[in-house]
Amino acid sequence: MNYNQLADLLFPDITGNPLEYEEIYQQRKLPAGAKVTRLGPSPTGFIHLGNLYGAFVDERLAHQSGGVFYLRIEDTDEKRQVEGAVETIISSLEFFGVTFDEGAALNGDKGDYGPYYQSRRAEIYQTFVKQMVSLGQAYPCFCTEEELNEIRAAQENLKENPGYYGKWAKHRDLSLEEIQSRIRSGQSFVVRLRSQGTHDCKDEDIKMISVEDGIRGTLTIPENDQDVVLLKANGIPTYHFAHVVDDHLMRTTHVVRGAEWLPSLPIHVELFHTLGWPLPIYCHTAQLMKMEDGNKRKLSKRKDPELSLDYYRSEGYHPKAVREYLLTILNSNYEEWRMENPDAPLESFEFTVEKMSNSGTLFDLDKLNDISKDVLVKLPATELCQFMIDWAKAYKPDLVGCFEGREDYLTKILDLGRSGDKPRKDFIFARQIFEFISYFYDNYFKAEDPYPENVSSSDVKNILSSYLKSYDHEDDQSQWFEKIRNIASDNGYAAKPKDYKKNPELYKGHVGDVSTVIRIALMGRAMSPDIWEIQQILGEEKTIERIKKVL
RNA sequence: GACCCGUUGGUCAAGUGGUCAAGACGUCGCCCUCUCACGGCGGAGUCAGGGGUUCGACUCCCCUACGGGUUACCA
Repeated sequence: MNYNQLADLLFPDITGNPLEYEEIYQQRKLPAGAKVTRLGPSPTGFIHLGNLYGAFVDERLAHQSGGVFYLRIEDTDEKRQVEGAVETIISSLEFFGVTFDEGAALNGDKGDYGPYYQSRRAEIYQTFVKQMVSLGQAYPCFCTEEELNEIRAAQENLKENPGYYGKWAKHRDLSLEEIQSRIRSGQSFVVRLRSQGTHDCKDEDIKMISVEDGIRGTLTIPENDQDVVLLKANGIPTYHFAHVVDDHLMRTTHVVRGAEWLPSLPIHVELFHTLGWPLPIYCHTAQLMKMEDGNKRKLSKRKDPELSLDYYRSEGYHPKAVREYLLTILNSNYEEWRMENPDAPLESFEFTVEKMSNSGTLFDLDKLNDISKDVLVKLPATELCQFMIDWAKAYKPDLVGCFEGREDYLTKILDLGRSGDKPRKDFIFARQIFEFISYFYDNYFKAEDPYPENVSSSDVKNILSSYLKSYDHEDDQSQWFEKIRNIASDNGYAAKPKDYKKNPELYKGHVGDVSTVIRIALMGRAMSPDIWEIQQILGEEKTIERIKKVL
């Protein structure tokens, strides 16, 4: 067999020399230890927390080492393309603080290692495939889907491993003449790797290979023996081939990807070996899991819309909170570090792959919420105010009118009770925050809670009218509360809860009930931050107006 | 089915032969307190099972169980 002839027959239009690409895509000039990572999403238009989780690893590794993080769009599966997906990916990741130095971008590709869309790299892949064919490392396969199905069925019958390999690889040794005639008759073909792996042997004779995984340590896995498809019939490569060619030419040093790729690692190792290229360092991350019917399950695009990044964005989770949460589950020593360095920027934490867990992590909303509270309490109120406005513009336009032009008001509301040694931690995400403060806005103010059962409706009136009578907006907090105590005792309620606890039979209730009545009149709810402070923000006019309305 | 990865409380986890097995979230109780938060204190709760190796195993080896993943001209 003359392989050069075969190569020209299969790729008459490809005239380039693979070595030229080595020239074009030079080794990167980076400081020692700098890592080059990449995110390679397929543009299916959906990106979830799990993707962010992985992207964050890439981003940290590259940026904390002075390296490069780039975006490569893996659009080799034309069936799954979705319009606008790339924009969604870029903007969602950017929102959550993951930014690229290079690669696909909203205003065109950026960088010297492109193109960064795999669909635009067909000629590159074909050049390398042609070389492999000319060296006898790859060959055309004309099998139809039916033939492939037959092979599989036969393998199942014989209980042999499924796949295209060894004696099952029907077209592995087709003659040049046969190939010529098939091509002449217009048959389409794929190009397969001629695997050098051993097969048709006893289990104990299977060769094992060792790969150092950044996260998992030494992996010992059986070598590949599958004649995998390199180039599909449409001339576009499979993931396997595109990954190897791209990550080599783009000079990726660390391939971070989910553990679902572990089983195909032997394929990639053989390809790198066949092409004579050094292996990047693989980092197979554990996946984010979800609990379903009592079992853990990998996050799925289809099944878990509530885990899409857009969901968190629309709920109004602050990007810092999400990043903080992801880092705590990504690196086991992060939480400890954070406790020691409460105010340090997250970037100053030294992220390491060694500290990554390698078993699947369950997404924990409680934990996210808790972290979010701590993150938001540290955010200056003006910043939080702007965040609320931005969120409203995107997801709750009817609120924009309440917020914009009244930033001072909103800022005061958001800052309520947040100063001092023990600041309140009421805020989790924008939607919840607004719910929490909605009574400050007349349009959203409503009576939600009933008055306490131990307070009669005539007492409610009495309490509120004495409150109104004694009300002085200039009172300071203690003067104000002194009056509440007086109203309590005047109406038969204990001025101090302890008195009531000692002799409950002497009173109808205690001062807490009185303030609850006022709280409900003013806020519509039995639970809220400090009444006096709220009144100061609300203003004298509105305070009096709301009390009057109830009377 | 085969192959691969994994298994410490409800969740995230520290731990690399000798610990009363950290810590965080959640949960429960108490304290603080005009409600709610915040904060403080305390409780319950874990090494999947079985064999080895060892003076001694959460830690090392083997088996089993369970969970996850892969098995495409998807990525």
